[in-house]
Amino acid sequence: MKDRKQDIINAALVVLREHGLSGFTQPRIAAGAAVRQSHLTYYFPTRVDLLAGVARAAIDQELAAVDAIVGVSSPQAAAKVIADIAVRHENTRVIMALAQAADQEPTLRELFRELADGIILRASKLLENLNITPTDEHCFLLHALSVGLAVIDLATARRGGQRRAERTLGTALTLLTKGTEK
Amino acid sequence: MKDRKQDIINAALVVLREHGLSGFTQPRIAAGAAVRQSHLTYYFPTRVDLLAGVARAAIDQELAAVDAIVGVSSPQAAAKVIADIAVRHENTRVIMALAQAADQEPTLRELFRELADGIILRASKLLENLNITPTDEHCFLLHALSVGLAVIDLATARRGGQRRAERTLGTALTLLTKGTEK
DNA sequence: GTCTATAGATAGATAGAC
DNA sequence: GTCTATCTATCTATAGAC
Repeated sequence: MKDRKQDIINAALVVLREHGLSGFTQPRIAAGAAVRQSHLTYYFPTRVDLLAGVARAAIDQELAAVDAIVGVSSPQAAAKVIADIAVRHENTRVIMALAQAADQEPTLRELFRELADGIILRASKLLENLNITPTDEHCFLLHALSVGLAVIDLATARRGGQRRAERTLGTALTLLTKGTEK
Repeated sequence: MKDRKQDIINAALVVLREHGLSGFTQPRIAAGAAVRQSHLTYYFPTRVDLLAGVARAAIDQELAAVDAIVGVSSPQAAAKVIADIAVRHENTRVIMALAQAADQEPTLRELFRELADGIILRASKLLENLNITPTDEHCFLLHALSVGLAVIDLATARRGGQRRAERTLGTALTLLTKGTEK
């Protein structure tokens, strides 16, 4: 017994990972889920419904990926783990797709906020592990920096992007450490 | 005497600012430029050609906006100027559109790199003005942080975004200052 | 050289068959 | 309740008129 709805969502997630929001079309998703396009509209009456369903799944998946930072206790290790996530272009495409969707559809904005809050929470835990005072600014800084690194790496696709991101994150975490101890 | 080509590029820029890459369609652009859709294909045979033309103009425009940081000499003032740019959603949509286009069309990647390099150059000048050693990491950090702040603000659309971005940038610039003087 | 009518492809949504 | 044939809208590209 198959769960069609889940099949569709999984296929839609793959599409977001590979093609971003502009490639998020019913025909492509239907092909991936091995159902007919018109079949999608039974489970998800409109495109936005489908987008909301897949956003829910994408957020859970992204937060699970970010959970890799739990238990990290040195700035160097943290920089490496975050950089690894940031240069994974499939992740970045999903994030950008969610951001655009939130921008276009006010309905979906709450979902993106949930993602952002989840990341801030995890950033807070990480900073605690590193003995850095996890103020709002520090957490937000780390989040924004990671997002920016991911977007720039996706677009420039330069060699050594992973190392560059890692070094930049290392610099930031070192500065945060120094700034805290005084 | 009108310069049709320029009219079209201007209209296309407006579309990118308001709708992003997914809204970048020939009919919409043609309407904005007050010409027929099929007319566009005379000046720009394919969609990618048009995208390349408008990317060129968008980059010049974005770099001109970033030039607002020239002459700024205090961290607080710099934080404010950068935050002002970051929360201007029209700018962010253009940046994201260029990033996506670069991701999808290898042809356009070089254009995005040019934008990134231009921003890094300006970041370097800013840091010099602030008496912060403008290392590669510092410049890249500032760039990535700004991009991340912009994307997050676009997607969450939370109140007080401007102040939050400003505070975060202020924190970062303060840390950079402290980290440099030792 | 400049512009347009029209074709060809692909998207999303509906009404209705099983 | 599950699935499909089909319709309408919209997008890009071409061939050809002026």
